[in-house]
Amino acid sequence: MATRARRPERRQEPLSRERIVGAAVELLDTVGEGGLTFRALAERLTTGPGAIYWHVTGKAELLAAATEAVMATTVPPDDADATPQEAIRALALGVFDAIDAHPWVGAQLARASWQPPMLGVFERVGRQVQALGVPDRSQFTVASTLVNYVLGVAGQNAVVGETLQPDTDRTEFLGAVADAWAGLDAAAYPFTRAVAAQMRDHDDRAEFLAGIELILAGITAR
Amino acid sequence: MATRARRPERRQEPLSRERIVGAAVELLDTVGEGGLTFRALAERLTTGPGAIYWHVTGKAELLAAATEAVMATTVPPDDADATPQEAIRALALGVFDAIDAHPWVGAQLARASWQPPMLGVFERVGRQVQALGVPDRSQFTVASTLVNYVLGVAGQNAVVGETLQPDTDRTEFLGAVADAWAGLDAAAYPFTRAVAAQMRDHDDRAEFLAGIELILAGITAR
DNA sequence: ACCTGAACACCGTTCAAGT
DNA sequence: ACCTGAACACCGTTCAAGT
Repeated sequence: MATRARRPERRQEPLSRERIVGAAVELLDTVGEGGLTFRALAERLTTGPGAIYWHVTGKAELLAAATEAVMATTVPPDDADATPQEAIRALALGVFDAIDAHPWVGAQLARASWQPPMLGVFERVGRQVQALGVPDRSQFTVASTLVNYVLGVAGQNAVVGETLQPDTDRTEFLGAVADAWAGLDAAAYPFTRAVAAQMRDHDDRAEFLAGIELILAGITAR
Repeated sequence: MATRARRPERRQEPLSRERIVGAAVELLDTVGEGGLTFRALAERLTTGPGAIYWHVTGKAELLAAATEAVMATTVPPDDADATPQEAIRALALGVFDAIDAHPWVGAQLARASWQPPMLGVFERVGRQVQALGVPDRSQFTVASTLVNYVLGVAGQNAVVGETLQPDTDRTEFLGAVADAWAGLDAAAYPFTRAVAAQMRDHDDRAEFLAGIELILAGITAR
């Protein structure tokens, strides 16, 4: 039919920054950071690599935009009724959930810690540190410690995410780590061997939160 | 003279893993992680890129070996007379000094945290955590928190080191960060603006240690 | 056993040329 | 204004060929 030929199920939405970033997130989630390529991305968008550069300055901006998109939908805003401790916990867990769902976000946050998403986290953590009554002179140190801890976990998550096949089971992976640790030389690694068992059934998220709790305890103890 | 021609000031020491790793460290220190290239390395060793592969399996192993070399000479062994707290401080500062002198080490430690150098740090931290009397169930969490904090700082140091021109002055850089922060939107970033001044004359190493101290306080407070 | 260096299969990015 | 895709200047890695 002629009508059909004239309107062929929307051949191609026009390229836009939004569509590019969305496709980048999908690519990053499915094939990892190593799989995000201008050629692969162009193919997915049925265009040439050069077209992408009209909307985005380069790979760095693309990764930054993809990270911002994920962070905006995953990290919750402040709850006015929360205590400072609760607010810090909620914020940290929000970041954790983002990097847990998208390991490549962890690497990017660590890489661009002075850019909007992570700078915003620093700002929000800092305000709660103020609310906690930490003296002015120590506020920077305390906020930095919390953020550095979060960034450390973020980086580790990214490593695991990149190492892991996208389809590998998490408990299977933890089991493999536990086995490797249990097989270490007893004389050189007594501690690591001893905690290997705990590695097997351990909850990343709870473990992460326990670290936040430990730092919060240090703040109160000051 | 004939004697001179026969012994031309040692034309070329034979290639060896040791020489390769040494040249890699030099290259990493002078031109950064982006400058470590098999071609550049081969040129420095006056050979072809293929020759390096006879002694080293690939770039990953090369970076690991370079990191191990630096860590071995910079991180001090345990002092039997030290208290657990002192031992943790000394160890953490040892890692800090390594990444401070060689920012690329920070990135590599974060990337290969389960390999010898960082696994050894985890083991040693863990033993001190045991000595501190932390109950079995919490030892893994506490050691992980300390190590994750160290890795977070390591990653940040690597970012700064990569961003910084090798000849830029550190105080100059800190001043630039402070200026940038002071120029942020007052409504959106009150905290960051407030601490910008502290950024200007701040001691990375002391700041890092203060974070360790904060976590140690949290352990004692438990 | 060890080294050489051309070649392969990729990258990110640019840019003349098109619409 | 926006898109195309060939081309450029790189990578890490391999491998036949040499010594």
